[in-house]
This record gives sequence, structure tokens and C-alpha cells, in this order.
Amino acid sequence: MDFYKNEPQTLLAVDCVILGFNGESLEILLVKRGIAPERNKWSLMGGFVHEDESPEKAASRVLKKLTNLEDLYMENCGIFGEPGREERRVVSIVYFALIDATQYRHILSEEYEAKWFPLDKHPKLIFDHEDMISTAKHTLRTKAALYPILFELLPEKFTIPQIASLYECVYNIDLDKRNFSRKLLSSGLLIKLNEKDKENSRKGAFFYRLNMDIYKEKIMSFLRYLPSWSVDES
Amino acid sequence: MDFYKNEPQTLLAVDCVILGFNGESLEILLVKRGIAPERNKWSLMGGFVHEDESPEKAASRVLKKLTNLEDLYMENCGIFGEPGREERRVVSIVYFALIDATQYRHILSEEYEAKWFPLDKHPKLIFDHEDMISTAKHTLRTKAALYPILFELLPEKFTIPQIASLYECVYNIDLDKRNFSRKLLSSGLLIKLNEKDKENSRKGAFFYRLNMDIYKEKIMSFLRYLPSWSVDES
DNA sequence: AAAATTAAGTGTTAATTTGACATTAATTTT
DNA sequence: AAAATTAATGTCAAATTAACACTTAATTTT
Repeated sequence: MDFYKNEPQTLLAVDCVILGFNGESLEILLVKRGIAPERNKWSLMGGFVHEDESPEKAASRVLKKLTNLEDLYMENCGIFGEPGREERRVVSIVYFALIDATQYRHILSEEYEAKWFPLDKHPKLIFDHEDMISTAKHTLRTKAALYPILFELLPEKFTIPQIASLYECVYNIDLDKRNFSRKLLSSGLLIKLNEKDKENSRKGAFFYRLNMDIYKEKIMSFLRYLPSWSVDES
Repeated sequence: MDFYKNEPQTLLAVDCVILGFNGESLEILLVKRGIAPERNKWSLMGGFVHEDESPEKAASRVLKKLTNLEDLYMENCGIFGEPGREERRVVSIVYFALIDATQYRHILSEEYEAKWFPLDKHPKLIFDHEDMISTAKHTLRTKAALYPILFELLPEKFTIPQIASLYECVYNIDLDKRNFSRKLLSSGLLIKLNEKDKENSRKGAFFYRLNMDIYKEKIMSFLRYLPSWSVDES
């Protein structure tokens, strides 16, 4: 049986807001668009959803094609489907992806003309891609307020000053590093390594890595208006 | 010019997880499906996205058709597009909607066979609609941990015991009402009215309403790892 | 080689917030 | 009028936070 015969079909695309952190500031990976319309203009990396794949899968595929990376942290952060947002009706599902800064420099596929830009100072983009970035930023902030996802932007081994400046970037604030460090350490989320990062300071800062068990536990653990104990996560 | 000529098209649908609160527990509004396949089985209210509307618009339309309510609080909470989730390939965008319990009883459209069920004890649903409810619950919890959206489930005038039991429901916990009340009042979010709810207790509890200015201010104001002051929300 | 410099990391303390519990207050029912 | 019920306020010790000072480990300059 063939159902829904008279229902309208639509073009379905994904667009990726690919974010990285260079230790100083957030960056976004943009590409020069390869197809018409708006060919050769800067845009988010995107693509159409194939017939045999989910949108999420499509986003992974597109990301892999550009960066050669798999299993990136990725999350849906909006759906753009206003009629008229492109010449032809296309509903676009937007994902943001977080990439570890230290790996990405050399992995870009040759196939695309791609470039990292400062997140707050990038070229004009096609269609409503600027709005997509805005919602991605917002989702990132909301999510990172509850879940320790910003670690996805850092290498496996990172220092506390690194995390601090990452949080400062994302929320556009100044942190008291001393209090921040103490708070972070008391969470039990970090495991101290016997090794220092000498790149960024004379004294050098100890490397840490994530305690994945605690990482998973921490999810949903800081709910406002609620006592912090025992939230049933079913 | 006609772009994207050779790209595949797909059926795009919306499904709505409609939640209400009856003072005691959360409820979900389900409908008996009107079309094949799976006709006459219980399901989420849904519909196809028309050619001239955005998915969000489609969800509003579908919601209005069922409840006659407009401007409901509504939020995307997932995209279900695995090939094989239905007989035919359909990508479904899921929204959850929050409805004020005191209004909804008499507004249901005659056109649909719809019924409120306890959220934790509802009939089996078609396709992957159960999963949709799970993600809706999860999104609700995450969102409500940062934003005071649960008020959307209450009437304009509400009492503190009402909010407390709502939070108890959503997070499946017991609250110390005394501490909860103190915390809530100190947020400045509530404006005390000169009127009591006598329905639910002998003494009666004072009604409050939301201070919308503070409500908007509160957004993003309780960030873990960050000092609570001055988060630039641009 | 000593002194200056830089940024990391640890301490200290007062103020605030939280959690646990007790009491008082307003109303209806008996 | 007493009993029952639930709202609302109060108390206090413990925990957490914010603000600030100091020490430490290394490198660079003199």
C-alpha cells in the first residue's frame, strides 16, 4: 500500500554550525558554496538529506565529508523552514558541532574551500545562515549551562586556565580564575595528570582529563529550585 | 531558474506532545488517528507540513485545529527521521506544547476523538510516538531547569503550593515546601495578589502572578560554574 | 647567577544561600 | 468552641560563594 499519496513533499537539508576553540576565542568553519544559487559565497557547510538516511545521519555525513572527523559532538539547534528563505522551498535542519581545536587544523578535506573565522567576525553569509549561527550560540549557552559539553571543544588533555578562558568566551564574561578553579575541581569532574602544559606560561599548568563516570553523572544535577540530590532521570 | 532539480524530496510532518497539568499530575492529550495507516489507534496529534508554511507554523495550525488555542508555548524537541520509522518515509518534527490546565477541558474540537491521559499511564501509541514523548519529557526537564517555563502549565493566577506540586511532578521528587517557597519568593518572579484560592484548602493560599519583567531577566541567570551576575545575553 | 617577571595554584574570611526542622496562622468541619 | 487541615513564617547550623592575598614554579632579563 502506498500511503500519503497526495501530501506535498519538500526538499530537506541540513546545515552545520561548526565551532572550534583556539585557546583565545571561538571560531567557526565556513565553506565557499559549491552549487548554485549563491555559488562561491561563504556559507555554513550543508547538504541535502538523502532518501535513505535520517537528518542526523545526513549531518554526520556532511561533517565527515568536510573534516574527515567522525563521532563529533553534534546537536540539533533549530529548524529553518520559512517559505521564501531560499529561492526554492527548502526546510533546513541546523546542527551545531563542537570540534577539538588542536586536531582540526590539518584535517580539512581538499575538496572544499573551507576556512576558520573568528565567530564574532566572519564574512557575510547566504540566506538566513547568520540566524542559524545565532540560534546555535544560544543553544550552546543553554546546553553548556547544564551539561559539561564545552569539554568537547578541548583536547583530551587540557588545563584549567584553558577551560576558564573557554567559559569566558562562550558567556562573554570575566571569571575569577581562583574561584572557578576551585569550583571546578570540587566537582570531581577532572583527573589531574602528571604533566604540564608549558606552551602557554612559564610556570606551566597541569593537564587534566575528564572523569567520564562523573561526567555522565553530572547530567541534570544542577537544577534550580530543586534540591540537588536525587533527581529521577527516567 | 529552478534549482536543486535532482535532489530527493521527502514527506515532512509535525507531531505534538501536548502536556497539561491538573493540579495533581501531568497529562497528555492524545487523539485517535483519522487516517491510514494505523487508523483509529491512539497517537500524538500531528499533520503534514504544507508547502507554504514552516514546520513551526504547521505545528501551531495542528494545535489550533485540535484545541482551538493559539499562541501556546511550544518548542521543538526532536526530529524523527530514521528510514523505516513508518511504512513510508516520513520525517517528523516533534514539538511539545504546554497548556494551562484550567482552560483546556472544554475547548477540544468536536472534529477529533481526543482524550487526556495521565502522562505516565497512557495507551500504546503508533510508530515511535513513545520515543517522542520521552524526548519531550527530557527537553521539558532540561529547559525548565534554566527557564521558568513551567508557569505555562498554570493559569495566570496560581498559588505557591500549585507550583510546588508541579515541580514535584515534572522532576519526580519531594520538595520541602517551606524552602521551596522561600527560594521562589526570593527570586522576585512572583507578584502577590490580594486574593486567595479557597478550592484546595481550608486556610486558602494566596494567588500570585508572574512578574514578566523579571521573568525575561531570569533567562540564563542561573549558570553553573559561572558567577550569577552579568551574563551578556546577546 | 641573581633579580625580575609571569601566570598557576592555594589560603583566608565574610557574606550569602541552603537544608532541616519548629512554630504560628487562617479557615472549615465537627 | 475544639479539632483538623494546610498555608506561611521563623530559626539556625552547615555548606557554598565571592572577594581578595599570598605563595609557588618556572622563564627571562640583567
